[in-house]
Amino acid sequence: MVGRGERRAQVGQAAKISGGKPARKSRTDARGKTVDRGPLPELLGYALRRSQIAVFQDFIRSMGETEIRPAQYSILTVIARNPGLKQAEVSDSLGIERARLVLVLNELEQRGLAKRVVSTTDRRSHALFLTEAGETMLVELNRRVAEHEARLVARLGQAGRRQLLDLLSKIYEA
Amino acid sequence: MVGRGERRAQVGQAAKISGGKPARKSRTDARGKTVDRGPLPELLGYALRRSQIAVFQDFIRSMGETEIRPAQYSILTVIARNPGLKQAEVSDSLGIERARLVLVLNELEQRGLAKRVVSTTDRRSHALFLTEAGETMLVELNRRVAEHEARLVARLGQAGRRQLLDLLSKIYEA
DNA sequence: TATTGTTATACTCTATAACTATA
DNA sequence: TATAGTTATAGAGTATAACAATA
Repeated sequence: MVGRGERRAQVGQAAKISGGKPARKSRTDARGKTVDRGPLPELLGYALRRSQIAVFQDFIRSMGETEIRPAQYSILTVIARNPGLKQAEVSDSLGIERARLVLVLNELEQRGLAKRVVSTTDRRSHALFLTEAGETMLVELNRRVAEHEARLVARLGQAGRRQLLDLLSKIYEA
Repeated sequence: MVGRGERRAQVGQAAKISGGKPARKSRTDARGKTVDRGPLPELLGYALRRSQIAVFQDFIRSMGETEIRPAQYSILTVIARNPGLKQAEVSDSLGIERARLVLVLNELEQRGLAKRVVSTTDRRSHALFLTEAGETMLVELNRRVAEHEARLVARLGQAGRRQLLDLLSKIYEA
């Protein structure tokens, strides 16, 4: 989804530390042209960005007719796990801007998957819940997510997936 | 940049395979509210997205007054390494839509960092080059990128970085 | 006919600021 | 005064389609 060339050219200062086979520095495109990407494959930002795009594309494809995007799925999940959560708390825990969350919740509410209930204790805030349809949808989504994740495990191996999650948590957890 | 809470609540089916400490399932926000994120921290897509955002934020901050964004840096790098490259080849090797690349190149050209030269052999295509200013800029950018990368190594360790790059390459390389 | 670069459009997402209604 | 949700705006990036010039 991100490319398809193979071949390989230089290797560079790659496998300095551990024994893993390093990312390919060059890449051969559809026309057979080999392009030297220099230090890019050795930059975490580059590798993370390309990986994230590839994984999201598979995720979105996996959701199929449900038409649920990654952010929507994460929001449904957090509401399901914490019924009555406030919008600010969802924003905070998922790192989604509260202004952005408003729009996504509008969609989810219009689709009948989630609902906002004005809090009895603080009339400024909204308690969030899944509807019945939302709960049902989430079961189906989780089934699809599991398939999606299994496809990734096929590339990484179970141990590779565990390692990857642990390394990533060092980056994004506070 | 992405959050700051700590604490911890459940752990779940996390450390099944390898021995690494699993990502925290829950997260405590500024107000002290603990939110259960359920399976999200165990999903590669979620972890990749949050990591990518955190790393890009550091990258952008690292570039400072140069005002160079990640995609621009990758384009400058590829042109520097492959002078005379065509736009379609840059698109292909970096996974940037060719329509998008047109706009970014316009910017880089206006800033005097890159130039397009109509190919002598195929008058449809443009050969791309860095200007002198572009070469100079790239030296400075590489210095800043090195600092940025060093900050990440401080979190992951050299071995962790190498491992991470190798695992990611399995995802995004064809 | 196919390809290169270009223009245009729509949508998602990030980042802000400002407004309202509450507290 | 501060907070929760909302509205509005601007910019970046993805995804397409269509067009002109050239092959």
